[in-house]
Amino acid sequence: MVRKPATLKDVAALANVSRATAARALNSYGYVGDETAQKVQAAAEKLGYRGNRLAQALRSGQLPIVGCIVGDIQNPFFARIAHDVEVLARERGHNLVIGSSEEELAQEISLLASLRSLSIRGFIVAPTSQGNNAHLQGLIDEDVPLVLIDRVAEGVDCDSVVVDNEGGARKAVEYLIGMGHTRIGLLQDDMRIFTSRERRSGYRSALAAAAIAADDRMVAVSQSTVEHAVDATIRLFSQKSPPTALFTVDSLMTQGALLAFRSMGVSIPHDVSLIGFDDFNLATFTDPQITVVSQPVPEIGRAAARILFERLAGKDDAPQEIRFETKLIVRGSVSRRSGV
Amino acid sequence: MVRKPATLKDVAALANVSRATAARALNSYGYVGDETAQKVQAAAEKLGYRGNRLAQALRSGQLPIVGCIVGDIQNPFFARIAHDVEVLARERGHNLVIGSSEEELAQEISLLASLRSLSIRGFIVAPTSQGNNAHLQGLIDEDVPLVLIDRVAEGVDCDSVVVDNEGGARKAVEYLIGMGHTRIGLLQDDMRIFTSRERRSGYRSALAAAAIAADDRMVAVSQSTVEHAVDATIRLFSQKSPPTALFTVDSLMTQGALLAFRSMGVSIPHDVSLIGFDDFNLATFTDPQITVVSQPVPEIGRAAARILFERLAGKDDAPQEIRFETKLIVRGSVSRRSGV
DNA sequence: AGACGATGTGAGATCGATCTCACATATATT
DNA sequence: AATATATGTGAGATCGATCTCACATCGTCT
Repeated sequence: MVRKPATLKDVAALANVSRATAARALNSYGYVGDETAQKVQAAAEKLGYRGNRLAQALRSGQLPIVGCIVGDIQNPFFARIAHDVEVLARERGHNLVIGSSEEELAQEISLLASLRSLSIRGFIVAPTSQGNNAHLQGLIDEDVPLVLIDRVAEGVDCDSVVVDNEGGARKAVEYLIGMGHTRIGLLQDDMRIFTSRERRSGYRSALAAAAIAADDRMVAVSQSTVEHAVDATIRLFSQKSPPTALFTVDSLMTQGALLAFRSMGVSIPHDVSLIGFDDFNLATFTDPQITVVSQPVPEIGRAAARILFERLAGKDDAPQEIRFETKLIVRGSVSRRSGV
Repeated sequence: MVRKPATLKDVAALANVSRATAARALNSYGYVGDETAQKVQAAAEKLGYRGNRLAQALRSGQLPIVGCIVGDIQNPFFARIAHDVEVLARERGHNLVIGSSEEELAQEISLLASLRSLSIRGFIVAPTSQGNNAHLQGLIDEDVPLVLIDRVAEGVDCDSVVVDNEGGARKAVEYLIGMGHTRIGLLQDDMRIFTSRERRSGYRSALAAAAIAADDRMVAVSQSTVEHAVDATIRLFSQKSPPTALFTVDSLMTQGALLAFRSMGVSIPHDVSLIGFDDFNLATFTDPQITVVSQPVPEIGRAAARILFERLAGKDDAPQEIRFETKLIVRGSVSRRSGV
C-alpha cells in the first residue's frame, strides 16, 4: 500500500478551508479564527501531515541542512568532529550531510558542487588545500557561510578553526632532541595537506634550531591510513642507518608505525622512540604508553559549528581565525639516547 | 557581492529561447536544433548554471540523497559502515545524510521524521530497537526503502544485514569455558539493543550448555563508550569473588575494560582473561594482543548499500535477511585456568 | 449613521525545473 | 498537389508551501 504523504492541500480540503488558511493555522501567523485553527489542526493530525521541506525550501531558498566535508570519516579525529557538529546542528533544527573527500581535490570539488545545488545553508570543510581554491571562494562569493576546520586554504577569506600544528610539531621534535636524538624521522602524509606542511615545518624548524641538518632520508610520506603507514615505516627503518626516533603526523599513522615496529621486532622505546601528533583512545593501552601531541578535538567541531550558525544567523563581521594550542603529553615511548 | 545562482530562466533568456527549449537542450531529450542547443550550452556555461536540485526534487518527488542512521558515528564500527555507504552512494550519484541516534529511540524517531520530510529516497538504519517500531514500519508503508543494519527490529518486514551475534558470543564463551573458566563476566550495553540481547543470549547458552549457573553478579551493564565501560568494569571486578574472565560486547567496551584493568593493576591474561566482540585496530598492539570475535565489517555497509540501491532501482521481491558469520580470532588475552 | 480599524478568509502568484500539449515548419510520400 | 511524418519550439500546468493582495465581516468611535 503506497499512500503518498499528505499535502497541505489535503489538509485544507478536509478542513474545508483554503490552502492559505490552512498554512496560517499550522504556522500560526496572520489572523485565523480559533475554531478554524482547531479544524485545521485536527485535519492535519488525522492525515499525519508533515509538510514537505523540499517545497518549503524551494520557496524560502534554504534547506535546513548544513554540510560537513572531512578528509576521512574513518579517522577518529574527523569522526569526533562530525559527531559534535551533528549534535549542534540538531540543536538548531538542522540536519547534517557528511561527505568525505578522501583527500582528493576533485572529489572535494564535486562533492561541494553537488551539495551546493541542494541549497545547503552552510559548510564546514577540511579542505584538501592546494593551489586552486576557487570552489571555496565561490561559496564565499555567493554568501554561503563556510568554516574551514583543521586546515586553512590559501586565498580564501573565511572563518577557520585550526590548531597550532607547527608549534605542536616543534614541541615534539624539540623534546626528542632534548632526549639526545639527532636522527629523527618524520612520517607524514601528503604535502598537499595543510596540516602535513605545517607539522613538517615545525619538525624542520626544531631541527634547524638545534643545528641538525635536514635529511630527506629521514622523511617518509604515505597516505593517512594504518596500512600505508605500516609500509612507509618499514621502508624508513630498513635503511642502513635508520632514525632513532620517529615523529608521526596523525593518529592513524602513529598506529601504523606501532604495527610496523611490532612486525619488525623493533622495541619501543628501547630501539626507537616515538611521538605522534593527535592523541588516540588506545595510546595508553600500549606498553609503553605513547607520548603524543594532543589537540583539543572536542573544541574544534563545536567551535566550527558555533561560528557557522552565527553566520547563518546573520553575523557579518570579519572572519575569525581560531587557532587552538596543542599539548605535549609525555608518556613512555621516548627514551634518552646517550651519545651517538 | 551576492549573486544568486543562475536559473534556467536566466539561461533561456540569454539564449533567446523558452525555458522548455533550454531544458531540452541541457537535459538532451526531445527535439532541439543543433544551433539552438549550442546557444543554450554556451549561455549555461557563461552563467555558471548548475540547476536547482531542490526544484528538480520537488517535481520528481525524490531527492538523490539516502540517509544512514547509526547508533554512534564515533564507534569505529559505524564509522566504517558509514564510510562504505557513502562511497557506494556517491558512485550512484547520491549524497549521504548521516544521523546518530545515540541509542535513543526518541532521537531516532525525530531524526527519521525530519529526514522523511526531505523526501529522502531510502534509509539504512541501525535501529535502537525496542517494542515500538511504528516509525520504521511507517517507511515501509509509504514504500520508502529501508535496510536495517547490525540489528533487526521486531515486526518490521524489510531487508536487513546483521551478523551471527549469538553464535559469535557463544564461540567466545565456549572458548573461555574450554580454557577452564567458570566465573565468566559479561560486560554488555543496554538490553534494549538487539546485538546486546543476542550476544547475551549466546553467552547464556554457552554457560547453560556447560551446566554453569547464570549469575547476575557476573553481568555488568553500561553505555557503549570507553568511559562508561571503565566504570562498569571496575565495579564488576571490585566484588569479593570477581570473574576470572570477561567477555565484552563491543570494541569500545573492550577498550574500556582494558583501561580499567590497567588502572586496577590487573594483569591480562594472568589475573583475568578477556575476549571482546568486534575486532579493532589496536587489538594487536597491546601486550598481550586481544582475542576477539571479529565481524566482517567492510561487508556490512556495502551489502546494505547494495540492497538499498537495488530497491531504489525497483527490485521488489521478498526482503532479504543477510546474516554474516563471525570468527573467533585467538590471540593472547585468554589464559588457561587450572582448577578453581 | 458613516467611517475606520481589527479580524478572518480565499484567489492567485511565486520559487525553479520539467513535461505535456499545441503549433509550427520542413521534408518525404503517394 | 495533397497528405503524412519528422523536426523544433513555446505556452502553460505541475510539484507543495507560502505570501501578498483583495475582499469580506465585524465592532467601535465620532
